[in-house]
Amino acid sequence: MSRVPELTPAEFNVMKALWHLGHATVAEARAELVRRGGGEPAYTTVMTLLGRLASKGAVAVDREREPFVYQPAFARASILKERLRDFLDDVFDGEAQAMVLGLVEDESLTLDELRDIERRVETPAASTPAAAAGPSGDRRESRRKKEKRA
Amino acid sequence: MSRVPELTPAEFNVMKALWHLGHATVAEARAELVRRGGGEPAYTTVMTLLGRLASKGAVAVDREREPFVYQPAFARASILKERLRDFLDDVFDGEAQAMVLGLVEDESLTLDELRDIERRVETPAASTPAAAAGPSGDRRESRRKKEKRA
DNA sequence: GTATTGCTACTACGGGTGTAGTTAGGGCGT
DNA sequence: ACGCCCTAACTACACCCGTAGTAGCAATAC
Repeated sequence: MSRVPELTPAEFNVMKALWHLGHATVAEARAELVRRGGGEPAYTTVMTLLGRLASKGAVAVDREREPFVYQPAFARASILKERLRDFLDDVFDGEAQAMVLGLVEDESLTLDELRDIERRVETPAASTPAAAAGPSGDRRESRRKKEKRA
Repeated sequence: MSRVPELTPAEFNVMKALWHLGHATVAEARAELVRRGGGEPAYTTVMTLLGRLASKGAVAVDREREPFVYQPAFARASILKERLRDFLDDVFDGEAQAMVLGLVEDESLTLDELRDIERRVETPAASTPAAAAGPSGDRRESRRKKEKRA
């Protein structure tokens, strides 16, 4: 059991903050959310979300400490995997190749990075030497075609 | 302009049906939805959704013919690309490599398929000879780890 | 000790979304 | 001619979600 809970967008954002912090009080979580430029949610808003997350078992609450300390109950990776699966099935009908191809066409992923993944998969060795000697200097962050994306 | 409209899940399903059919009346769209095992939505439900899609410009309506004929106003590919971008940014923080790696770990994508993509990208040649001489016989459809997925 | 502040628990509420009922017109079967 | 069925337009509505206000308490500041 212990299937990962469904998270609404707002809840997911809170989870992101928690994953980043490891654990946090309401105030700390809120601060992190603000830092990430997600506006200025009211203190109680964050609490509501943490409460909802707690009741669906997505976070664990330490009520010993005051103020309560919240902590993710699921690893980031497992949640991401789940969402990835759902997305793949829902949007790309399970056709992973089509999806990856889309990434490349979109320039979200370069050929080099693709090769790098292969290497990493072939050799269960090191963790991630970052594409090794990639020719392009700029490290990640949306190069992509043109885009305006608010 | 002409940015692709935001689609709710229910609307997206209708779009899938339309993309599959090319164009359709309410009744035809509904039949296709039923075929895809999405339950038995009421005729008027489908009409409502098509209406909403029409008003947000996602589908074009031919009111000459009676019953009206609905047709997608955007290519499937462009909508999928958009969603892929959003998903990548939202869930994987723009880290395409991490996402693809997830696919491989999840066994949604094999190493061979990965290489196949490379080949296809390198040579802007043929369209898609289906992984060429892939060793594995089963063609697509969720092999993946275990899964129960309702 | 009285006001202030920090928290938690509970309540509230407006808009979005999925789903469908109701009303009304036009063609067709008999 | 009469009633039925298909379809279109409009209305209905309950539930979810984002967002936050209010009440109640306890520790603290003065």
